[in-house]
Amino acid sequence: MIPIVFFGTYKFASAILESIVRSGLFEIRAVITQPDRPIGRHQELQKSPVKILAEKHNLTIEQPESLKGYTLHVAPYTLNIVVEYGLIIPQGILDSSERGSINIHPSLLPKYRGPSPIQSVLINGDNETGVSIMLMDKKMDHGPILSQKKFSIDPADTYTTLADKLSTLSAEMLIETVPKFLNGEIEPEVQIDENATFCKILEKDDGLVDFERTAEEIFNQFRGMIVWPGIHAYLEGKRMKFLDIRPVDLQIAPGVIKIQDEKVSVGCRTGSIELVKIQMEGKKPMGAPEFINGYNKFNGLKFN
RNA sequence: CGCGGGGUAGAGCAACCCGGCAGCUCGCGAGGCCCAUAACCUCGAGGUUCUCGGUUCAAAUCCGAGCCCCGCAA
Repeated sequence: MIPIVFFGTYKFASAILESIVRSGLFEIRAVITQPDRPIGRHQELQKSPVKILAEKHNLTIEQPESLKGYTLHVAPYTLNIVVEYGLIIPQGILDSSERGSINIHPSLLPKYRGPSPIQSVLINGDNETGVSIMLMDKKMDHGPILSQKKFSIDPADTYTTLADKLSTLSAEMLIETVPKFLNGEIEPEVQIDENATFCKILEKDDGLVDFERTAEEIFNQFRGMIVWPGIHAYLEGKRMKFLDIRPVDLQIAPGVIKIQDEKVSVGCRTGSIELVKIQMEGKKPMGAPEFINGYNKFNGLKFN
């Protein structure tokens, strides 16, 4: 078994960790994940998905607030595996293993360097993406690539389904790539920096829908942001979350709600968005039929 | 005591400010119309108006306390 330390925090990372455990290839000396964070209305501490999984498998867990000046309490080991960890890892720790640190990045590097590659390809309406496994160096998502696979995106994919598929692919690649790398069978390939593109961390405000954009653009925004931050707009001064939408071929003035044929649609610059499931401020989620029953008076109103 | 919205029939809402038989859309049941229907018409069932207390001739509505749900913030 290959002794490793795993760095990861969120759901995508926990899916990879699950595969690592199941493969039986690795001896996981420690799992490094972000500290429990206060979440929600009552500020209750929430364990990261990786921590929950690590506890389930009785793995050693460390949760430093920052790795700056931090020392890993781990006997000599071979490799760091980093997936969606979310904190900066100092060079000293990257180099603390015998063979360095590898990172799984769910994009076709050097495209979509940065923290939101899965979301960003969807938001941009791309039809292919992929997974890259790379050696980490000083710069973010910059190191030489050990392995890369392309993956075509289904127009119906959302963050949920795409992340799921990419995590499966990532796990397969990892299990195949690591032994080859350790045996010296892989020649790391330097990234071509001039082809690099970057994606940013998504903020809450990125979820605001602009109906002056096309239905397709808004639908792509929805696909990428479905899990976080979600998309929303304001009606009569109240926030409305769009929990499920689909683009439809209907011409309505941008931002105007039209209730017709038991469907609720909102006009965009081109085409319209059908609201399949929504949630209004202070209310529970509701489907279009419930909305029509109770809020027929909103017919013809405009989002702003 | 962070800010705000809310709890009314199986669902979504109205009525609350300004107290007076609790209403609308959908669903459900029965009947009718129709070649036929998820369409249309008629009738009907279904409520402790979240809980407890107060004011009043009278409370969904006003006052007080509590419980629960949700949006924001962090």
